[in-house]
Amino acid sequence: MPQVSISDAEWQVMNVIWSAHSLTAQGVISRLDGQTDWAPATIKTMLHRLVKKQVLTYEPQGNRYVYRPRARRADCVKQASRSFLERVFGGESAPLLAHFLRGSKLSPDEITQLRELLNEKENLS
Amino acid sequence: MPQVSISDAEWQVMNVIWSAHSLTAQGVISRLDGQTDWAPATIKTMLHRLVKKQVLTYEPQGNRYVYRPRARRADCVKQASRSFLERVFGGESAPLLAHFLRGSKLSPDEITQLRELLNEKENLS
DNA sequence: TGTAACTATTTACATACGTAATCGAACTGC
DNA sequence: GCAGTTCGATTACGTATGTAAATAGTTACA
Repeated sequence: MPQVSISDAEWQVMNVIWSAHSLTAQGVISRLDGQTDWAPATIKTMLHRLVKKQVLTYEPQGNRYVYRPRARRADCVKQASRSFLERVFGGESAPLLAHFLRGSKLSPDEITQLRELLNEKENLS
Repeated sequence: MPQVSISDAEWQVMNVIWSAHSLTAQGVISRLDGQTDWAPATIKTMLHRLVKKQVLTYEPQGNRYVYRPRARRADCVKQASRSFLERVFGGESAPLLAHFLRGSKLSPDEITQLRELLNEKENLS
């Protein structure tokens, strides 16, 4: 649903909110402390922009606001992924997969899982 | 080497130049015609910006300029991929791979290739 | 040889983004 | 009750980006 795109810095904010489900501005600020060196004001600006982009909602909770995701993470991931695939790999999945596979460190379990997915793909054709 | 980042629109320009090895402005414009509906002036602006970013060079060839990649495609792909992985998947390769695998259409050959890559990964651990 | 056509360079402008300070209202401790 | 702190809201500002027009230099044809 969200047709707007989430910027680089905004993703960092959204990532902490998605994993916490809901947070006050302070919550976001303290969780980002250490990961980034943004001033609190900077983070608040991004929260506002994310609300305007309808990626977040906020409700008053007592005397402050609680921010909550409005767009699902999976949807945003899907959109960003599609656009990345298109832009950098010309829409070709196989080279993208090969590229990331080569550059990845994978546990044996993960390898098994991926092999499993490949098998499913194969059986569908 | 290129520390600057290539924007969305600029990638489209670079993609045609990388695949042609070298092109005049006209060459780029005609190749993008159909793919985009940018005015020629728009494309020239992007060529200039890409030169300033040191992603392209240009040499006079007869009476016009020929643009040629200065940054290797593979390097730009690597950089963009790393930043995407970080931003959207928190640096975790496995979920990224799973995501794109699920959403991809792959030929039997491609599946074989990917399986091969998985095997190599496995043997390295 | 002048003018049309094309090329490259310069300039333009609105929106997005990164980064933040400031302002006004509310709360809190003295 | 007043001052300092804390919040959210408003404003700021430089660079990047998408999108392109204007201008200047050059070529080529009439």
